[in-house]
Amino acid sequence: MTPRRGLTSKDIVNSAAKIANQNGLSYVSISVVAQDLDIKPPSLYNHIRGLDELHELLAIHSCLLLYQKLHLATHNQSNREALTSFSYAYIDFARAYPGQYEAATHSYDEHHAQLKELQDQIINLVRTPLYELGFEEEYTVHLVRMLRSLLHGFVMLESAQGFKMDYQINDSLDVMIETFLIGIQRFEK
Amino acid sequence: MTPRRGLTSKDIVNSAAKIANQNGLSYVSISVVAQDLDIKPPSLYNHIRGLDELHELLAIHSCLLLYQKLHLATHNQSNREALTSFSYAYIDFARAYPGQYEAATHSYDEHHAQLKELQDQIINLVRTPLYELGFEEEYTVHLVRMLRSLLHGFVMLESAQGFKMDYQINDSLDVMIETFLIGIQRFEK
DNA sequence: TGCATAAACTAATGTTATTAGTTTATGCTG
DNA sequence: CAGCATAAACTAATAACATTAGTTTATGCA
Repeated sequence: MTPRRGLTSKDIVNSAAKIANQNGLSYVSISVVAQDLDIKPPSLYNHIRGLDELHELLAIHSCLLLYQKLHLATHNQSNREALTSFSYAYIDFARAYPGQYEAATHSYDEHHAQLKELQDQIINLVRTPLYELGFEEEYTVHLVRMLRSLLHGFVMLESAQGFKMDYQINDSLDVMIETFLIGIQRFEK
Repeated sequence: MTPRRGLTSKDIVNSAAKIANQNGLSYVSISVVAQDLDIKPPSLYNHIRGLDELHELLAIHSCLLLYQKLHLATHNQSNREALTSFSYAYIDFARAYPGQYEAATHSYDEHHAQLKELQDQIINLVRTPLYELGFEEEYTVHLVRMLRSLLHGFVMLESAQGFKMDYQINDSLDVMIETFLIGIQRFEK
């Protein structure tokens, strides 16, 4: 009964992001976002097509943020430094914005070309320095996959509390990245 | 209206596993499992406490199967062979039983001691050969985490179709495992 | 000043999990 | 062999969710 003008789709995505980061992506629902914005659930449909689109918008927004952080971290670095910086920035992002990390990496059945494009751009930030280290194109593909697996797996297991905290978790991260870099030296041209 | 005697909780878990492997863990619901077993949804409550318990039972069942496969794969192998065999068997399992892999690795807020215990046993299959290769205890912890991250990340990304199929995905797996083994040589005693 | 419209609302439908209470076939027991 | 307790099915009902349809109202422009 009180139409207001201020509410933009940016507000909606921000609310979704807040909820996702606080409680997990699965808590992002029409009803919870509506409650957070102080409107009734059906009112959201004036702005978005439905829950699927809400998740999609959050995914795009989160990919953009992730790209921005990773670009900043790898900008103007040597190839080897770029790999390290990328890795730590990637983990930092997942820790700082866990729900948005989930959204950015979740697989969407019918994701836009836009979302695919964004995810490709993120990967290219690490493909370029690897390629320039002198690996063959095919090996570069494998090593990109390895680094992605390593980082994504680390995030998943850490967020699932899959590691006991006996030994410092950050030391494990250091060892992982160091071991990866040592392991690939062998294949450098 | 037709009480039958045959339905066991094993049947229910098998149904849940079938559905999970076919369509994904998120498709395992009271209503879908009931439909698969040809009973009405409330009838399931004669056998299980609810959806949470169903997921829990599936998780335990899946961990047992995973442990069995990995134990078989690493049994009577040299330390180095055990690491390789473990890795390939792990990936094989995730490909053959994707829904059960999800169930086995999903994080449950209040999982039993039993579930934790099972997951620990799985990890010990790779902790032992690493430790016996002569690493310090602390390094062993880091390397166990690294291998878990690598394998889990690979599964996640592959199941999300995160890899383009330009280059053979199995070659990537070979390179990953090989690179890991080379990377850790440096720290062996 | 008035009107078109954006953006809120209420009401209603369908799906899901779950609880309560009812019925009936099975299998043991006297 | 009859009967009875019970396991295991059922129907009915409630609550949470997404979604659609149709209604109302304040805003901002003409």
